[in-house]
Amino acid sequence: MPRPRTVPDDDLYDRLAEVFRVAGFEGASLGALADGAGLQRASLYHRFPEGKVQMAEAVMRRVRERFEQALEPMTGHPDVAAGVAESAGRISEIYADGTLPCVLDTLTLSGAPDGVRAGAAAVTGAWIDAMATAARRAGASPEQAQAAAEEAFVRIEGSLVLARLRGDAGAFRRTIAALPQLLLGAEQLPE
Amino acid sequence: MPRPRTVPDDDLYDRLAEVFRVAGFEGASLGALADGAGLQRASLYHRFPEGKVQMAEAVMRRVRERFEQALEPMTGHPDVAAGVAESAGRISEIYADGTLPCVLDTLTLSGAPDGVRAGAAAVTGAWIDAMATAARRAGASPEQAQAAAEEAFVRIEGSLVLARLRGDAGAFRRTIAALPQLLLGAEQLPE
DNA sequence: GTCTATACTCGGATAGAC
DNA sequence: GTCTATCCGAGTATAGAC
Repeated sequence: MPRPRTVPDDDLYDRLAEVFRVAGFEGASLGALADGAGLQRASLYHRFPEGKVQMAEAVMRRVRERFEQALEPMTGHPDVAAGVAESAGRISEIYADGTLPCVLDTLTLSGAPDGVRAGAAAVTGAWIDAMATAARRAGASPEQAQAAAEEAFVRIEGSLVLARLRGDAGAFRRTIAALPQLLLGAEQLPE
Repeated sequence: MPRPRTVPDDDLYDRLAEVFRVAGFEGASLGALADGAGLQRASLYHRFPEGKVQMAEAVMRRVRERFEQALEPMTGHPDVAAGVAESAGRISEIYADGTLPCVLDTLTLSGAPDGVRAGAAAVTGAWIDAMATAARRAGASPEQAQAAAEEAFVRIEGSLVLARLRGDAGAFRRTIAALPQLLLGAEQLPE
């Protein structure tokens, strides 16, 4: 029977994600990752024998999991509007109300291993698909729903960049607040 | 009389920007910067005695200059619509039609010196101001113009992230194509 | 499973020849 | 102004004790 880990896997992945998301792959040093995890560097290598690449891949899998949890109400809640509102709130939490950069953006810059890039692309696809599903449930055509979902993704990512550049998360908060209107009013958009 | 430089300053800054924008500040190694510039590392230190920080600051000043040139038609062209269309094309060129990340995004991650962050904030402000000016010239109220300009910025930055994640610049191209409608039709948007 | 100690590589920066 | 050669610290990774 294995000895209990002092830091559970999911917590560890979340802590590492905090470092990767603000620093990118190459910018995240082992020292910074160890500090963030609350472990020594050598202890990280025990958990991730393949080193930083494996850490980033684990982080990306955990990110996908967190998004799946955040997006579940959007596709599963019986009341679509309530589900979208609930998911919008959970997405806002992931980004600490707009004060943290998106790991999909920052962890895919130069130096990122292919596996991490592929993982980020998969999260992006799953996220957009979930938003498109919500738009469809609200009555949009497949094309309208896909367009609205992509626009929502674009606005969230863009407003996070603006928030960081300005040191003011207002743009992000407005985007989150507008999410229900954007997805649920999709059938009113021109194709 | 100083000996002519083999690489003119502006060209050098542009080449360094190519490296910084895909790698971020910490991710851009001196070796990569030297390769991109076509110089040895020591030669870079002759141009930039204060090292990488000074390089990034020079790059940011050059970026501002390039945006000012790109945005000039938007504020200065007698025909606003023609000016916005021309500027949209020049912006698209800066991003190589959506295939290159935004240096404002990537060069402001963790590790970026304060001077670089301030420079990026200044470029952001100037860019949004120019777009707001165009919207005002087309008849929008100050509030409508500001909102439309911020939305345009958000969509450009967000679509660049999506383009990179997908390996498909379609979203960016659509955003650029929609820029005139977004800015010139601003008076039709709700506040 | 985590730690201290250590080997080794790479990145940032400088000296001095041409 | 650019180059080769070099120093030094930081970063990645491993060995082995507890």
